[in-house]
Amino acid sequence: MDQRVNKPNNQFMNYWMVKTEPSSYSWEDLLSKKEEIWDGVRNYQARNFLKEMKLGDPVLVYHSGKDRAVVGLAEVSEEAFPDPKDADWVAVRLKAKSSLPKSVSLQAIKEEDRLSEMLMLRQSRLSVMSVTQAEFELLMRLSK
DNA sequence: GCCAACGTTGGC
DNA sequence: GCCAACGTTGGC
Repeated sequence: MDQRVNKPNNQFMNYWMVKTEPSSYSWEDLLSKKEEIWDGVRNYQARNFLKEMKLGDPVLVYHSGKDRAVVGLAEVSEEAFPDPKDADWVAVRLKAKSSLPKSVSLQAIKEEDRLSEMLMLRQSRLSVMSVTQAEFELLMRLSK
C-alpha cells in the first residue's frame, strides 16, 4: 500500500527518520545551527532513501547510544546532492523545526503494537529510513 | 563490555 | 562466486 499523501501542491510527501549518535552530532547541535548538511551516510539502502527525500518532507531525529529516543523534528531543506566528502554518495540538507515536547524512547516504540513494523525496529542498523504516515502521526501523538 | 546483525574485503 | 575474517553500529 502506498503510504504517501498528497501535499497541496500535488507532490508526494514522505516521512523519514535519521539516526545520530549525540556524542558526535546531536539534535541540540542541529537546533543551534538551524540547518546542516546531512552527509557521511555510507550505506546503499540509506543512500536510496536520501535520494527519495523531497523538499519539505518531515524528518524525525533519533538519538542512538545512551539516549535511544526520538527527540526532534526537522525537515528537508535541500534535496539530495553529492556528498562533499565523497561524490559517490549523497547528502541532503536538514533544517531543525522543533524539539519534541516529550522524547519518544525506543522502549516506548517497542511497547506500542502499532509501531512494531517500523523499519527502525526491523533493521536496527539503518541510519536513514522511511516512516509511514501512520507511524509518523502516532509518534507525534506519543511525543505530546 | 558484550554481542547480534550487518556490510566489506580479500583469498581461493 | 563463495566464504572466512574483520570492522562497525547500536542495543543491552
